[in-house]
Amino acid sequence: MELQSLINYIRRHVDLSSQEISTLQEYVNIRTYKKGQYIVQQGDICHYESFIISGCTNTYFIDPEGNEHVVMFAIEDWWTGDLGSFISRQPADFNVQCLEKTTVAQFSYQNLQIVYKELPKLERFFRLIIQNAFVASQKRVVRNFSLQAKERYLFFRKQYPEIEQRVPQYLVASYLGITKQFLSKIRAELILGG
Amino acid sequence: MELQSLINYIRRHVDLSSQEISTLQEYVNIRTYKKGQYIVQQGDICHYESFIISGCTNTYFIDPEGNEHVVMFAIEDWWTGDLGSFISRQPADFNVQCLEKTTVAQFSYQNLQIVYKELPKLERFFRLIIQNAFVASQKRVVRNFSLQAKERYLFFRKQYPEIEQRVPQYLVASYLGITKQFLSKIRAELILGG
DNA sequence: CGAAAATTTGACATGACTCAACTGGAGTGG
DNA sequence: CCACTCCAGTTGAGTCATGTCAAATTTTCG
Repeated sequence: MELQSLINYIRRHVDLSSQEISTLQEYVNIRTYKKGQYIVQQGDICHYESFIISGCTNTYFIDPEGNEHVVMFAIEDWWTGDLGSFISRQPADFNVQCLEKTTVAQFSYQNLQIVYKELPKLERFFRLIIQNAFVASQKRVVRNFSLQAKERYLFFRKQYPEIEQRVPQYLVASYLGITKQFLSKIRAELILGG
Repeated sequence: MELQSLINYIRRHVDLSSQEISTLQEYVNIRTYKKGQYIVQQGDICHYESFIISGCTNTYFIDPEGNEHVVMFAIEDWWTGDLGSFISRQPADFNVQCLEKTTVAQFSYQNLQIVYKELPKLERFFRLIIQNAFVASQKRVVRNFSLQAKERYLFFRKQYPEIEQRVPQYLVASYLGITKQFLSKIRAELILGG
């Protein structure tokens, strides 16, 4: 059923017996959000880490001047939420909004603590996941400094072709750290230049 | 002795019996680098995760155009190395160079795998550490997009006053993603403007 | 002290932003 | 089926933040 994609995903990182899977199931909830709904809102405490079974989300924040900045997108088989808020139990910096109807598998903070106790393997699993996320984030910092806007766009398009299809262009611009107008100009130039 | 700072650090995150500490000690090596020496070089495989007991390091990379970009600094009680290379056993993207004489406690890849087996608590410990590192990295992405160079510099100065004292200004500029000339102008303006 | 490294300063160039107007669908309702 | 609106995307003129290059100055350190 719906949890299958999460189970497959976990099994790519650690072994799980069917015994362990049924334990796990007790602590996960499936939930579906409509397009436009929020999984987390900036200022609230983020109560869940969410694994996307289907759909697409946009993580963004509003800075003190009122400008919106896209932090990341997430689609099937990605995790989403505000991890900083989730682990510290402090108000979230980010909004997580569904760009499509989105079904997720959620761990609440309490349940996740129980899962760590009962299934220590998952401690390892989450370490591996977060390790990868950290490395990816660090590489993004590096790209943002060493590449120009046009190159960042080309990288994004190549790395996440599916996401580019599914999210509006002005959000892609924000993710890249540029204005929607400038992205439009970059695209015009790319079409002309080949 | 020298390992004490690492032990204290770990104990801030998980409990360790003296039994466990002596197990741990078998798998850690202390090593001292001179100023200017490299702990990792771009293109090599990063064999160690290093905890800094004393000293200061600069993590940077050279992009295809030959420009250097500082990724991070690290001082006492921080971890350093190229985690992406360490976990994937692939060539490092980064150089880690000592800006001062630097003493570190190192885990080799093999030893760390053993430690995870023998002391599952450390699986948890490293998950917590990396979680924090990931959250910090994500926030840095956000700052880089929402703040101007001058504001990023002021944030850096406030957040890491000690690091600013210890590393040359041109490396700070690179860390902030600006040229050394422009940082110099920002500083001139700050001094005049109060 | 002298040489090399780090920092500052100035003139000019450019990548990216702002603002404002315009284009072109995708509904929506009369 | 047309007129209207709304939203995403495009385009252009002017501006600003930051970069480049080159030279002068200061600091560091053998």
